[in-house]
Amino acid sequence: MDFQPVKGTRDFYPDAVRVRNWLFDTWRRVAARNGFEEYDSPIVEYLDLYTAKSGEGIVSELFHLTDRGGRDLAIRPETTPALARMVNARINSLPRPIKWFCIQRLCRAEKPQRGRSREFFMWNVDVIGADSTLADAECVFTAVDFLREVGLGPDDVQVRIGSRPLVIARLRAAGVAAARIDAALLALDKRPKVTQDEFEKLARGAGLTAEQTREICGFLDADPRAALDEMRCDEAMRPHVERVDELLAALEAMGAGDYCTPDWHIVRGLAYYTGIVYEAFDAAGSVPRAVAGGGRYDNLLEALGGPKVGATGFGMGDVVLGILLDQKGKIPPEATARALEYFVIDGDASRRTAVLETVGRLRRAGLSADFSYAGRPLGKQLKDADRRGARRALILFADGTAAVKDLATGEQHDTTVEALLDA
RNA sequence: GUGGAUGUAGCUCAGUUAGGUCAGAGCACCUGGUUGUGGUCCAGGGGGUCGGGGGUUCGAAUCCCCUCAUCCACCCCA
Repeated sequence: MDFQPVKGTRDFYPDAVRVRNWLFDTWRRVAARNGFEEYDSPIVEYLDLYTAKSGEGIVSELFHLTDRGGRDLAIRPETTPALARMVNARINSLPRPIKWFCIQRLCRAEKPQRGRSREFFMWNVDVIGADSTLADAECVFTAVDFLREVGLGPDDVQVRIGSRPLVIARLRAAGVAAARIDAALLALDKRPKVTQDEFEKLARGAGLTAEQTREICGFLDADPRAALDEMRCDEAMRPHVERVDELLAALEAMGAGDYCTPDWHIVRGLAYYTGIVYEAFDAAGSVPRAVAGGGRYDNLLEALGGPKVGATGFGMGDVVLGILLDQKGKIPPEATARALEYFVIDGDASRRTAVLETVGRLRRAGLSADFSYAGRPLGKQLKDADRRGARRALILFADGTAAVKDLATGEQHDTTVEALLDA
């Protein structure tokens, strides 16, 4: 029998777990300093939670199962519906704004490829109970704060900010019927990825006339900030323009302006987004997928049986991010280094018991310590120490003295176990 | 779900074109180079039914068919 990992899943050997832990630690640290608290939800939910509002895209990729009571369940493919469920359950007792984050393992049954696996981790950061654009700004800032933390600058990654209501208003102004808006948005999303001919075909397929397509292209291809200025004069557009203005101004004030740029192509695939939306991309374009994405979803809590409460947030997956970090060489050496403090060695077979005693004392004092099981020559034990990734070797000599050797520099000096414990 | 490419040791690959010492290399791993010092070096060793199954042939990693898996693109999405 030859067993393989299930399609689209990954094994994490210790070196990969070290990198993953570094990533999670960084996510947690950044979320915490931005004022978000960690929560978590179950790995399975009732299927209905997702079929209700997430949209066809998610539902078609669900891993679903039936429990022994005949209930339809799904392995969570995203976090947001469960977050909405949890918040709805306590909406009257939670102080607002609710600023929560989580790091979750998610599953989607899509075809695995570069940047996409069937099991992955996502960092989710949300603000619930605030209609202010400052909530969106905080989410974008948190994403940018993380990118900067790991050494990705504005030349590496750009957050492209769009506005669904703004684009919808623009489409309506061009005479696009309400029923065709969703299809038109999908076509717009493809605009940067296809040729003019292909785009025109997509637009035709979405039910736009040649005239409407020309008008939309004029809008999309113009400088986004200039388009913003132009629309500011239009009474119907103004509220949406002002939200974008406020967001960009807030990000500028917080010092994240250089990471952000308006881009009306960004409309997002999930059905529940209602307002400002954004995606973070590799600026060089060598990673073709969004590193992170999010936006405002003001109707989701209500749609899941709660009150009408404004909400906004983003998700960042580990797969695309991992490719980008790897490509840019941004995974620091300390993320891959092992952290064994002492490797205790006997300089003579008579000290074997002393090695055990010393290892025990170090460990009980909270210091990491390891040793060789087999009695071996000193040189071999040092080799073991090196291969176990120890920072220092502690050598116990036959005459009762001890020395600590820094394995990186080779420096060695006499010491006692007591001195190490006091240090 | 659709199309394309690829599957030889843990990893990176050679060998497949014209079937016959073709089961190999480097790295990794283990052991030794012995009794007070590692990361170098030297020697030795373990490990692959050549993705799996069937077929053609005296003979198949090599040719044919099927299948599985992986990767890439589409779709959708983080």
